Amino acid sequence: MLGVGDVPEFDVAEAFATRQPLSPKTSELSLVNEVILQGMRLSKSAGIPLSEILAAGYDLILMAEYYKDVTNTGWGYCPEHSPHLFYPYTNTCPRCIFHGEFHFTPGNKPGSGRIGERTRRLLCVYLQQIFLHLSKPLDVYLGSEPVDVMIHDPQKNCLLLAEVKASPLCTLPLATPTSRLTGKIDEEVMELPHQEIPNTSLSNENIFVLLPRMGDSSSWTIDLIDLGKMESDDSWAYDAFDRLLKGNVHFLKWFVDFWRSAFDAYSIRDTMNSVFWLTNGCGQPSPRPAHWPRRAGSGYESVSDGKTSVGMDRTDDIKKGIYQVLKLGVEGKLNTHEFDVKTALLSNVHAARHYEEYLASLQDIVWTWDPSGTVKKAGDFESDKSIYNLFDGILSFTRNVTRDEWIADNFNFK
DNA sequence: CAGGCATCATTCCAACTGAC
DNA sequence: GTCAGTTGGAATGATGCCTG
Repeated sequence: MLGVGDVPEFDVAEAFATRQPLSPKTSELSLVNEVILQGMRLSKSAGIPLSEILAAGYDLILMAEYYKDVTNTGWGYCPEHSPHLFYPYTNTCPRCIFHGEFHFTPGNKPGSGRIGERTRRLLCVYLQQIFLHLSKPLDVYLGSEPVDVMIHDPQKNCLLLAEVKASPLCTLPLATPTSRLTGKIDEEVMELPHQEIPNTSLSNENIFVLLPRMGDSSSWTIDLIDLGKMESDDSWAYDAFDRLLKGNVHFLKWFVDFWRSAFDAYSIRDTMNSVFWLTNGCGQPSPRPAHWPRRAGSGYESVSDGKTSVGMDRTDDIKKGIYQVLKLGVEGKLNTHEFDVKTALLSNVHAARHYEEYLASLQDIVWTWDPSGTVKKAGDFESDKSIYNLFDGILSFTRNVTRDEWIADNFNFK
């Protein structure tokens, strides 16, 4: 007999048996735990919701991860007052946008094949430590297709199958001071304009992270915060942020303040807020300056492509995610007796731009299985027929939608 | 009518899988 | 073990719709 239970592709018990441990590194755990501990303190002292601090903290951890890939190339020379080399993650000089100028400088995102695996694993490492700090008895594991992540409650034997769509809001640029550069233009000695230049002082000079801070006159000022020297060990930035958090009691508050403003700007596309141009998915520069380069094909370069969106906010990803959750539910819930199976979309931040249009109308969908193909109303089933949630949760730090008590209990980061 | 956006199509990269 | 084929994620490219 053919039924959903016979589908050979996906078996929850087998998926759980072949789960992958997170294997976090010492330097990752050290930074993650410092972020969580200080975040919990900051939430109490400053009255900021812990969930928002955790969302910002995720970006900080991803910054340390992305900084593993820093090399001598990819730096942009900025000649303004005190000349610096900047290492940006959106395609514009990260200092000049604060006086309204766009200078095209290619960003340094990780390669396309690397982003997903790194954001997924680090979200899991982070969540695992958060559960420990909040005394939730949950174990987080990596899965393989079709399940991204499994979260197991050994006491209640619940198993959450999650489709993960995670990506950072913003990766702050790095900076090093440099001497003023000159060159000959039309046989005349001139100061050089913005351009890409190899950074030859990486091994012997300190590296700084560019952190915008809101001043008293509600305008941004730029802090260049010392991260020390870049070590050959690729965990150098994890260690540097760990030291920074422990040595500067203000840093986390400064970073969270910046992040919340950037997230607001991202959500409503506030192009007037300068930090908008540091966020992923900020799109075309506006107004576009005369010197802004064209793309190879047609149109112009963007500061950050609109499709490089934040968290689960890319429309294609939302649609893919909905399919995966439906598949996990149908193939995972119907004939699994070993676990109480739950399904969820999981991200660092909710779909700030697209939630209402793409997810709001689906969040309360329930379904069941009708192989007869004739059922018209609930009463056509036997009275104890099980009904399942499409989403037991749509989960993130910035907004949670839950239809399940176990999920609501465990994913409450308020 | 141009610009911004969502969608559809293609390309690239890296990881995985199965045959040998 | 290696190697070819497959797969998934993300970037990039093209197109068409809507709006100011």
